[in-house]
Amino acid sequence: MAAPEAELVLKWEREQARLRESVKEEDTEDWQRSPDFSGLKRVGGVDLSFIKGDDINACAHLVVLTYPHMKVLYEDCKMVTLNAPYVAGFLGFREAPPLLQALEKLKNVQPNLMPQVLFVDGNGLFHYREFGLACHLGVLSDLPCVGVAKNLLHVEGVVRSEEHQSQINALQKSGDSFPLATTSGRVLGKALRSSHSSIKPVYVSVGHRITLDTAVRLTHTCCLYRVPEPIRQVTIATRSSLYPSQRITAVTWIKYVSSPDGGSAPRKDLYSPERQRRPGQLE
DNA sequence: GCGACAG
DNA sequence: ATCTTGTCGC
Repeated sequence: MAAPEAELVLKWEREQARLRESVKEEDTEDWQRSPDFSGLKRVGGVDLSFIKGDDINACAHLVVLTYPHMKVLYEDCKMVTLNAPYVAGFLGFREAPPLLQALEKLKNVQPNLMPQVLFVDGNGLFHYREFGLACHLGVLSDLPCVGVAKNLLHVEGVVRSEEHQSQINALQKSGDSFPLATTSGRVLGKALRSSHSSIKPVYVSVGHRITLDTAVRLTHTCCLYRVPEPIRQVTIATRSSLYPSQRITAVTWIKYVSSPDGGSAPRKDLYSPERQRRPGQLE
């Protein structure tokens, strides 16, 4: 891909600054104030995936899972053609349009399944101009959104330094986190150790209509593994659509980890009885 | 100045 | 973002 044109980047920056004013960094929903998120029934995840060698055509996926049991309620997939290139810091202009279309379709065909919060593969306020993809989707859909990035974006003052690595090493158990603060001291996100089995954190930030602490707490309760289930499930779904050969593996994983909402008991080897845990949570 | 830089 | 095979450990 050719270098992004300066003119386009300037236009995008102005648009981000304009939309940034609409981001709500507060808990606007009753369930967000509840200690166990009672009232929260549906969580969503969105993602795009690509075929190797083709960065124009993508598969856009939306899934809706039950909370807290993380059972897939709805799954939608559509092949789309993207108009914008990938430029770090401007993911929203590339990925938001088809994902918003998927939400719009859901509103038309199954409005009762609309998720109460959306997990987004990428950052929210933890972003160069405090307007990552999760904010972009949040503002344009007006849905509560949480950004979860698997890799660290190098925002001002936050880099993969030895200091950062030592903070990661200090995350002892699942649920531990540390703030991601800019040079000016503003906390834009948190690094969260989301599972006992992985030392590598995920980077959680506010997308829209949620506080950072609520976002981190919610993310943790959605994690059976490192990546929160809504994002993990949507990633499995998108990749299965593009690479059917991987479907067998994916289905096996789903069968293995999901706990039936009202049905039979969860697998014993995944849920050791002696320890108290949140529903659907491995550790 | 150059490189780094979510997906 | 994207592919792949095996391998180690609980």
